[in-house]
This record gives sequence, C-alpha cells and structure tokens, in this order.
Amino acid sequence: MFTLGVADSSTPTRERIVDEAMRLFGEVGYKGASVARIEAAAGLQPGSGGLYHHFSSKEEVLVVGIRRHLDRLDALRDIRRVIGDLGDTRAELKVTARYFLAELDAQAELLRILVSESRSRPQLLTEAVDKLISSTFDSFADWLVDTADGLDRDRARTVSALALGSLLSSRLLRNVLGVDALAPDDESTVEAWVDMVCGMLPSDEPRVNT
Amino acid sequence: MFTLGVADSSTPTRERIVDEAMRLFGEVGYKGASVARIEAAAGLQPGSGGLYHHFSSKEEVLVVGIRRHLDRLDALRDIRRVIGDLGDTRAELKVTARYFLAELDAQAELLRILVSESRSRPQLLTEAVDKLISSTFDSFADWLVDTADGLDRDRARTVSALALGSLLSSRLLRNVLGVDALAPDDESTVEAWVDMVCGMLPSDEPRVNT
Amino acid sequence: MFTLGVADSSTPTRERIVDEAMRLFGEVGYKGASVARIEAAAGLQPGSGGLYHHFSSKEEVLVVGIRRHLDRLDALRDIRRVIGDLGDTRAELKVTARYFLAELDAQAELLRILVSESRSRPQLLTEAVDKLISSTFDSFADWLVDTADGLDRDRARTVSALALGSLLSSRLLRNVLGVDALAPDDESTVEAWVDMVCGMLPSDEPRVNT
Amino acid sequence: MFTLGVADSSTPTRERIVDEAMRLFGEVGYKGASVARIEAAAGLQPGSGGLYHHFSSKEEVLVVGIRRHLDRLDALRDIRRVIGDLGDTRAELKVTARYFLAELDAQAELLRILVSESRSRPQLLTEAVDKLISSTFDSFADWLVDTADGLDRDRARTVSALALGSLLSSRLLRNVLGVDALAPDDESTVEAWVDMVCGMLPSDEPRVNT
DNA sequence: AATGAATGAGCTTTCATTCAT
DNA sequence: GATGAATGAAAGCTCATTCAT
Repeated sequence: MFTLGVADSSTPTRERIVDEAMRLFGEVGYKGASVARIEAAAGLQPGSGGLYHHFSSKEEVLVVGIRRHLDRLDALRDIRRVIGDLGDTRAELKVTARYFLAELDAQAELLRILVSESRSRPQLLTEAVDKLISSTFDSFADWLVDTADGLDRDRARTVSALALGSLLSSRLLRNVLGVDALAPDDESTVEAWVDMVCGMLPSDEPRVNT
Repeated sequence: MFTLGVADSSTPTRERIVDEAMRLFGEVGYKGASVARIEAAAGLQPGSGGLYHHFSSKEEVLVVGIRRHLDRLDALRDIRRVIGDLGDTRAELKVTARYFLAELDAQAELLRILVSESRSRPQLLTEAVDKLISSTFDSFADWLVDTADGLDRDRARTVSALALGSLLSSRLLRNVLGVDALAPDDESTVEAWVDMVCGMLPSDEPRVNT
Repeated sequence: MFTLGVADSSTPTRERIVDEAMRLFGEVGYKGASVARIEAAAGLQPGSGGLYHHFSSKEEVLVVGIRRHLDRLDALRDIRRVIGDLGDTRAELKVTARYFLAELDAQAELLRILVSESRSRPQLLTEAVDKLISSTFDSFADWLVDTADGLDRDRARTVSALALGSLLSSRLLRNVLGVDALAPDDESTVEAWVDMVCGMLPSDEPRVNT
Repeated sequence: MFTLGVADSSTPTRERIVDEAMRLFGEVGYKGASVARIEAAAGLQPGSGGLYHHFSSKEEVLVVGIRRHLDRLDALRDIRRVIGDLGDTRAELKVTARYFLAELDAQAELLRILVSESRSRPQLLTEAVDKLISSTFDSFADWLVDTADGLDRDRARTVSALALGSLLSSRLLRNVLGVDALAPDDESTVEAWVDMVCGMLPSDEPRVNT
C-alpha cells in the first residue's frame, strides 16, 4: 500500500513521529494532539499504537522533541561567538539583533510549545528556558560589560533583559499570540533597537539618533 | 454539611465558578481544568454538573471570565490619561512604566490564559489582545509623537513596540513562563527603561544616563 | 412577570402539566421530554422542580395522562351503542367507519405514546390497548354476529380484526409513522371499506367467494 | 478471559455490534439502548468505548443497521414477482398474503425501530418506509388493476391500502404493540383476507355491493 | 405554590496504552 | 515494524429528583 501521508517515508519512522508530533504540539497543543493524530501524520495507521514501538509514551515524544530542538541551540548559548569582533559597536549590535530574531523565528515551534505547556510540565522548561533565554541574556550582559566601559554587572543585566526582551516580545506576540504588525518591518526594528541599546551605553562617543 | 472548598461561600456560586475557573485555566490550561475540578474548587460536588446551572458550557465560563477581565481593562486603553501631564518627560515615563507593569501583574492570570489558548480559540483573542496590547501600544506611540518633536509616526510605533515590548517580555517571562530574576528588581528596571526611552527620543535637552 | 408560555394560565397548573407533557411525549417521546421542558411548556420555571408539587414523578404524569385519555374512551368500548340501529347495514357500517376513524384521529397523541413506549412500559399498555383496541374489536365482532346470519364467532373475530385493522393501519401510518397519501381521501376509503365488509358477510344476497 | 456475552464471538465484532444494537433498539428504543449496554451485548467491555473502533457514533450503528435490513427488502419492492402467475386469482392472493405476513414477521425488529424512532429521526424513515410500505402498496395496486377488469387506479389504491393495511395492522398490533390473539390463527386470517379482497374486485361473477 | 440551587447517576465520546498477530 | 482490536479512565454534559426558602 502507498503511504499517502504528508510525511516523507524515506526518513525513519522515529524521526517522522518526532517531527510531526512537534508540529502538532505547536499547532494544537500537547493535549490537542492525540497519539492517533500523530501516528496518522507520521504515516502510521491512526490508533494502531505504532508510536509505541518507538517511544514508551506520548510524553517521551515531547521530551525527545524538545531535547532535539535544544541541541540545535547550543551555539546560541554564547552569543558573543556570533557577535564576534567587528570593531564597530553598532555593527555588532545589528548582527546580534538579526541573529536573535532569526533564532526566535527558527524556534517558533519550540516557543509555542514551551509557552503552552509551561504550566503543566515545569520540569521540561528548566533546561529549555535556560538554553533559549537565560544564557542568552547572560551572554549579552557579558558582552555589554566588556564593550561599555564603566557599566556595572547589575546594570548590564538589566539592560540586557530590556534590550533582548524587546526583541523577544515582538516575536512572542507574532509567533505565539499571532498579533501582527505592531511594528513596521524587521529592518526598522533592528535599526531602532541598535539606537536604543547604544543610547543605554555610557559611551564616550557621540551618539546619533536617527 | 460544611463547605469544604477553598472558595468563599459567601460570594454567589456563579462568581465563585468564574473565579476558580479562571484561576485553574491559568494554572493548568483550559483543557487541563476539568469541569469536575472547577466545580470542586467552587465548592460544588465534583462531577455533579452543578456548573451547568450557571453556565451553558465550560467554554462559556471562559468567555465570561475573559470578558470580565477585559471590562476592567478599559481604562488602560488610553494610557495617556494615566500619564497625564506632569510637565516632566522622565517623570511621565516613570509613571507609564510602573503603571504598565502593575497592569500586567494584575492581569497575569488573563495573560497566561490568552497565551495558552491563543491557538485553539483565536476568536477569543481578538478583543482581548486589542484591549490589552494593541491599543496600549498605539496609545503610547501617540504620546511619543506628541512629546517628541520630529518623531514620525512609523518610528514612534517602532519605538513604542520596542519600549513597551521590553516591559511586556519581562512580565511574560516571569508570569507566564515562570522564568525569574533575569533583571534585579522592578525599580532598577524602570530606571533603565526610562533612560532607554529617553535615549530614543530626538530630544533637544541634554540627556543623562544614570 | 408575565407568563409567556403557550399554555393557558387560567387552567390549573396540574392540568397544564398533563396537557403539555402528553403533547411532548407524543412529539419527542417519553425520554425526549425532559421534566424541565415540560415545566417550561406548562408555564413553570424550567428546572425548578415545580412539577413535583403536583406529581410524585415524571412517570406519574404519563400514567395520569394516559388514564385521562382512556376515560374519554369508555364510550368507544361498546361500539354498538354508536352504530345504533339504522335498519340499514350499509348505513350502520358507514357510521362505524367514520366514528372509528374520528376516534383514532382524536386519540392520535395517545396512539403515538402507546406505540413509542409500548416496549419500555408494557404494564401501562394493558388497560389502554384493551380499551382502545381489543374491546372495540370484540364489540364489532359481536355486532357482526348479530347482523349477519350464520356467521360463527371465530369467523366474526377474524373479519372484525381485518376490517377494523385496515382502518387502524391507515391511521397508524398517517398519524404515527407520518406516511401520507396511501389512499386518496377518507370518504373513498369509507365507501370501499363498507363494500369490503359487506362482501365478507354471508349475506342473503348471493355472495360468491367463501 | 472468557467471552461472557450472549453474542457469538465467531462473527466479527462489527456484525455483532449491529445485530445486538438493532435487537436492543427494538426492545428498549434508541435512547434506551446505551452504548455501554450495546457493547456488553456485543461481548465488549461496557463503557470502554470499544464500539467506537467500529462506528463513529451510536447513530451510525442505527443507520447501518437499518440499511442492512433494507437491503434484504429489495425483493419485496415488486410484490408482483412474488405473486407470479398461477392462473388462479385466489391462489395468487393467498401467496401474496402469506408472503406479506412472513416479510412483516421477518422485519418485526425493523418495524419496531421505525415506529419508535419515526418522530425523532424522520429522515431515516423516508427510504425505509418507501421500501417497506409505499412501494408494496403501489405494487399491489398495480396487480389489482391488471387482474380485475374495470378497476380504476384510484379505487385500486384504496383497495390496496385497505387490504394490505389489514394485514399490516395485525402485525403492528402483535409485533409492535404486543397485542395478541385478536384473530385466531394465520391460516384463518389468510382465508378471510382472500375472501375479502375477492369481494372487492369487480369480478365477472355477479358481485353485489359496489 | 413556586423557585433557585444542588446532586448523583447516567449519558456519549475521547484517548493513552496494551497486546496478539 | 506495523496493525486491528480492546480497555480503563476520564472527559463534557444531561437529567430526574430533592430541598430550603
């Protein structure tokens, strides 16, 4: 019989299950995605329990799926590697903003799942949030301390939280809540954001508001 | 027989049902809060269907609960009334920040519900998000245009989204995702935020970063 | 407050309950007519249990309603009183047919209920069927024996069952199953029926088929 | 574990469900036959929802069951094929009567269900009644027109309705209402019925009543 | 007499999971 | 590895009935 599902039957079943499950978890929530529906999306017979040949429970699929997302996020943990050293603060900030937004977009599915399931599965969140959020905020705070003379650690953390938070919220609103068009386009947002962060640095250079 | 529920039995049952339901929806999500559990929390016999003497469906409880929250939010729609005219931009911003954070805290429950149920009940969100988010962002953008000479409307919307977004994300992280302590305390955050916003205004006055 | 229900509020509540209940039982069946719906139809607050001030249970309403219908049927028990003695067999049969059809129409509601609930409440049927059906059939058989010389009792019972049965089925089909227009109009049916019954009598006129 | 249900566990579950469901629908009505009870009768664990692996709803079981009954009735649609051509009117009528009674007995279960559910599910009845009743009546009327010279179509329909109706009502009373023994035995009934129908035909032999 | 509120039992349906094949 | 069938538990909801007011 032919596999009529959307899933590519060349990838191993286990992978297809995780992929489709995570997609469904993002779309309709963990509770809303029944095992039968996941099976159907993965090209298995719905309700046949085929999922249990690959995972011991529905929850395990979620855990494996989240872990897989997180593995791809390890690079983000040290945002400084991304920023690099361009010798120009504004250029470095621009790269940072674009990269952070791109990452949030790439992880939109994960974000949706984390947000939906945060309350019912708090233990799942610890590692995820740490990799996705906390460490990024810390890392950016470190960069701030190094870049801006005289910025103390606490102030840097506050600035980091406000700065990255403003980008995060734009993506949470758009990708999670579905609220659109609160700001014009990404490039304007990045420009304004760079201005904003520069304005918070106790810089010695003359600042320009555009 | 004694009423063993946590709810205050002096308030009418209908109110207790909405209160407890909204609390549970925020804690464990709409699907996670079974009618039986809501009834128990409201001091009714769980599973007896007592909820249906006051509401025609579980969904109606959610709708009524959300509407009740929204009714209290009407004042927030025009944030400018709150800002008032203190004659001092920094002071006005400080008030704005504190008020916005306080509102987000007061509506933490609503936020949690909106975020959890956004995908399964998009129609419910339209009004809510508009009152809670969009109109506030717009209103603040208006204030920016009026306050800062030479700030064009698009730029003002971008600044508004970034500025309020940074406050919003701090509350989403704390009240919805449960991520704590990314920034020290509220007062430092407000201070830094005021600096930040001032830094984005094409001001004529000399600005001071503290 | 005004009573908006269809029921005439001048008749005593108890009567209104029986009336509306029987109407609903006929329309949607015993199980389909909830106590709340009966109350609403009777001008009481639905779900308030007002019915129980007049009846000890929903079933009692049915019993009382059926009994009330049956009381009106006592006259039918001796169909011979209706037929009377017109001195003309054909005329007497015509009256019989018209009367029987009219009675079945008048008791359409009762018929519907009896048919719907016959299996779940067999004890209720005994008296009803006896009054409505059996005794009528017997009574007509008696008339046949008296009217037609040489008709033995068994044959008379068979003829009665066939003759009245054909009228009964036309009403069951129309009033209970809702099947319409299997025969043109009532008067043609009556005519044909009189012919039919006359043809079955061992009349003094030459009859052909035995 | 042993299968304790009454149903033969060698027939497929789906068949057993339909069989037992139709039996129960006939006995206690559609509403009276709970899914759990049907499951138990079909040898499944009551309340486990096993029925839903074979049907999407309780209603679907009814529809499938009725359709199955109807499929067996297609032959009856043209009663003339059954009557055939025996060259003898009385003989042909005898066959007709016996066949019609036998069919009504075979479909007693279906009759009970149709009668009980006629009001709540009128759409279900259309096809059923047409196959079981209307077409049979029409078909017999056709035969009457062909057999009896000078019988016009309207009169034939009336006679058909009266004649078959008298047989139908005997079975409705016995198989649906449970009223017994209004007529002695089937053979006497058939004899009398043949007499009756012959008496209504404008035969070439001298007939008296028109 | 009437009502608002409550309740226990039952309803149809969903679903995660198991297991023999 | 995959499937069809089965199951226990729980879901949202309905309803006949009771009772204090």
